[in-house]
Amino acid sequence: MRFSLTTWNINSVRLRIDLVAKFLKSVRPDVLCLQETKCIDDAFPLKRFKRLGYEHIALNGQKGYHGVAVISKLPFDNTDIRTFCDKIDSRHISVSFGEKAQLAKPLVLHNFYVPAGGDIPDPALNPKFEHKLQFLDEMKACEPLHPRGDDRHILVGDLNVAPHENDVWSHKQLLKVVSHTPIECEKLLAAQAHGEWFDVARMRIPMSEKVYTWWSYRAADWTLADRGRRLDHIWVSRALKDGVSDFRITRDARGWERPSDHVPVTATLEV
DNA sequence: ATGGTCGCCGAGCGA
Repeated sequence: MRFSLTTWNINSVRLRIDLVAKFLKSVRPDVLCLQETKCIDDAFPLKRFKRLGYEHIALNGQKGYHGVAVISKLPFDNTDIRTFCDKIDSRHISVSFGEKAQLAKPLVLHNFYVPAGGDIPDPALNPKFEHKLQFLDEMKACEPLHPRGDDRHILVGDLNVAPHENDVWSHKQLLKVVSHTPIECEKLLAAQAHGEWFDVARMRIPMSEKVYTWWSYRAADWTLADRGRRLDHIWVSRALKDGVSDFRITRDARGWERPSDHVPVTATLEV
């Protein structure tokens, strides 16, 4: 079965529900994973998604901050929520598709919102950066995030790290900027390698090519300097990697009215 | 140029 999914840090799902609807009407992924929904579950715009044909929704929201959601045309068999760093932050939700979605073999999907980490790239001075590093270590150690054998697992989200040189507009100028410091890049890549995950973007786009999914709000004209970073990721397990048929970044979405600072990232694969 | 802009809510924090 051909399966498509999108990850998008929406930076308030209620404020940008019309943009989400516009995206879903045009791209129609089977599953949409959102981060930074910024609302409690009771305030989530369920009906709008259901009208758009996305009837299966798994939520892990909290008031004002963070929040992740999986919005799907296909029914789930199970959903799960994990916590990290002994905090109750809503930064993870996973769903599994199986019999209800008429899949012969299960498909597990993890949706993450990794802590941004504040401004100062020193864990001794900045507790938010310390939290980010610990979160990445816990992701690496987390047993359910280690697909084995022919497990069909996908991990997506705003991982808040641009791990490779061409995942940022200037490797040199961002070496001391949180999101591209060596320590967090190493930790993210260690989690990726330890789980035997494959980075779909870099399977499809050469390492020599610049790739971004986020542009700061603080630039006068985001297109002019094009100072982006690749913070949003789609990883797949070994069993899925050869079935990937498409990968796209909806860069245009950064120029929509009242946009998120992140754009949708979509992969299509055989499952 | 060491700022700048967002969204949460209703001041200041987090990104």
